[in-house]
Amino acid sequence: MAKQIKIKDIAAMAGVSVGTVDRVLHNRGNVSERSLKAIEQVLAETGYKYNIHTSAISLKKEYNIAITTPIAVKGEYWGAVRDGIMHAINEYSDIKLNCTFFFYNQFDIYSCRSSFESILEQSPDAVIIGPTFKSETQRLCKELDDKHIPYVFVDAVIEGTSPVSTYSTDQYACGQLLGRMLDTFTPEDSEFAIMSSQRIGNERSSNSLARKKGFQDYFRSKGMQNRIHETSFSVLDPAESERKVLSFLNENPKIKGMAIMNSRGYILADILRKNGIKEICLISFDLTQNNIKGIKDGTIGAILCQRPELQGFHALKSLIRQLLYNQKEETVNHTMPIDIIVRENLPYYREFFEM
Amino acid sequence: MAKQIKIKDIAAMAGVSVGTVDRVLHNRGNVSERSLKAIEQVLAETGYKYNIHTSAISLKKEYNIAITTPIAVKGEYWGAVRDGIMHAINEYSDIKLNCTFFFYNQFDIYSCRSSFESILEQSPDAVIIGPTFKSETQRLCKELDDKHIPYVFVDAVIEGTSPVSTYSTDQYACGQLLGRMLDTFTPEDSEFAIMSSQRIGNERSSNSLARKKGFQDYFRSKGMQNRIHETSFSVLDPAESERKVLSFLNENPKIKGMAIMNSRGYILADILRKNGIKEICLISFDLTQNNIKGIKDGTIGAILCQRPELQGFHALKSLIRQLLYNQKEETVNHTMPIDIIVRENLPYYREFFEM
DNA sequence: GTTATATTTGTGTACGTGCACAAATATAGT
DNA sequence: ACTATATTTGTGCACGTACACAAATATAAC
Repeated sequence: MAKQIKIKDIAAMAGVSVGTVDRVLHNRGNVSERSLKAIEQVLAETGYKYNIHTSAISLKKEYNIAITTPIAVKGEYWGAVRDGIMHAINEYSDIKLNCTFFFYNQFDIYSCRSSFESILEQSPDAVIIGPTFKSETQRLCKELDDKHIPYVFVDAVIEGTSPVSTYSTDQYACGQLLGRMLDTFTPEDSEFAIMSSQRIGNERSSNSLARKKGFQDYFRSKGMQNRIHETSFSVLDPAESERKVLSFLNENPKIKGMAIMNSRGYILADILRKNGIKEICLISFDLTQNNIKGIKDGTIGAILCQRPELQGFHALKSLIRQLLYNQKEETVNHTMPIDIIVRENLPYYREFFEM
Repeated sequence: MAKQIKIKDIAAMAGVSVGTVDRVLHNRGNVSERSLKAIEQVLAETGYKYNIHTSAISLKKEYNIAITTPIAVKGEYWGAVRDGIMHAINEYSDIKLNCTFFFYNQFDIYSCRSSFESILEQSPDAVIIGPTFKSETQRLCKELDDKHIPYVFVDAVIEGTSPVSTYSTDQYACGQLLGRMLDTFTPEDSEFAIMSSQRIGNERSSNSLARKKGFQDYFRSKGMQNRIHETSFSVLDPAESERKVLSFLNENPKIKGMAIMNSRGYILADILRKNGIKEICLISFDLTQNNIKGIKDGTIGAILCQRPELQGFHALKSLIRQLLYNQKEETVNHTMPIDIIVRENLPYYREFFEM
């Protein structure tokens, strides 16, 4: 409740006019060395803070923001990220934001390339990236760096880039947590399965790999690495998958815990449900519509979530701060909480974020 | 990005001046029946939304807000609630808020009475209540209702009151979740203990009671109610408590799960640690400094949390909406998520709210 | 119908910042 | 020293809302 310092005050203290202070605050240039120094000094001393409210209403500029993520489907992971972004757009409805979504197929590198090309073509003021393909993303970021276009990451961080900030989860910790949970949820001497879902080709996301490593390391640290089995199933051929999974479980009857490193747990849940298998504890990722169903009827024991809405929300908020106020928050990695969701606390995990 | 409708537009459409529209929006009275109807009609049709930014800067009025909760200690539950409130105060630093905290001792009804009296005396514009004593709180609310002073609840809801909104957790669900967790975390045929912490007198918070009921119902629904034991220990006399707990465990050697319905789990954790008891899974509430220690060294198996910061944050935000924009959001009960925190996901549960 | 009073309505200024444009000053070229 | 040009600085209006105050209209009393 201390009295806020205004631009007018800064100007008076530095012995210049408000216009000059404004130029400094917005890096608009055309300021003499002497004025610059004086103003910066005063700014540092007083710890001036923008009045978001007034700057928002006075703002004439329209910002073009490009958002590129895997295709956002309602009720799925990237859909939730988009919801968070939309929520932020709504909250900042006074700022003229021109947001364009460039969705790509995360299993098709060409679609990713074409999205990225379109982005560079339109030359936006800032970009939100939900990355999948590493070198493609690095290439995009390099171009953005050259053009001095700021960008933020959601969901994952790509090395060798310089984003304004990133919003992601510690996937290795997710894997460890997953291991710990399966371990405690199952009887002693149980064995465990890592289920890999496959599509065409055998692309693996780096998120899945990090999770898997954490999972394996958990059991390794307990000297239980020999209790882990691994198999794969096809996302696109349910019948074939069912046969494969059942015969796998037949061959390994001691398996009581089942882990999958992505959000496809519901496919396994369908198989378990259909065949009345109840003694296996299945844990999946992401609070998607399909997985919620599994949680409700008990075919999925638990879900690990990483607050996709919050990620999207903060990503846009961070960009706005960057664009409007030049707040260079030296590339912080914001690591989101990992929520554990089971049947009993499911109803309360609605998009309760907004903070 | 649709063009926002302004007060000026409303005025033109209703055939009146902006001043009259302003009077309607702020319930300032002195408006003729005819104008009122016309304006309300237009408002309903257009779905006018305040521009928070501009209304904040133009606002001259200073709002006095009273906040009364049990004593807020840094690192404990009510400390976190206060942190959330402070966070909201900070976010709305442009609005002239005069917040006064009236802390009371939650184990002393007289201190509560005196706090409430002070509040009524200062006659604030709005109140945030973290309730403990039911009839005291009801009495306060009755007076506030008479004076048309809006109030919100955090942490718990008191029946027979009419708050603007409430931010709390479903304690019964917490208890059920606790039961489910202890059940799955322990070997078959385990028995369970409900540990009640006692102070002077035997006051029990309604939160604890609801949790306990949920806990018992979980086991009842599984036909396992006979596996629950119950005992109590003193918060104020650690040595005596230690003796009591140890002898209790001796008498009931099959106990492998231990539940406490409040945040005092760390006291039990100390006993377990000191005596090298490792086969018992202890679950407590609230992410307090003391409990965090137990989680880290494994003496506490898990903690259930109810986002106290978020509760405080939203409580104040809700009041601001009420005061500034008269948004009567018909007494919604906002039920917070119940977070499950174990060692692996602990590091990421920092006050990550801000949304 | 006239005056006094109460009620309703409209107008104008302030809030703090963004930005366009005009004014002032510095620099370079002759 | 005098233009011409480039650089730097200051001024003023706009943004949409809150609110004080003046103006207009309605109501009451005689």
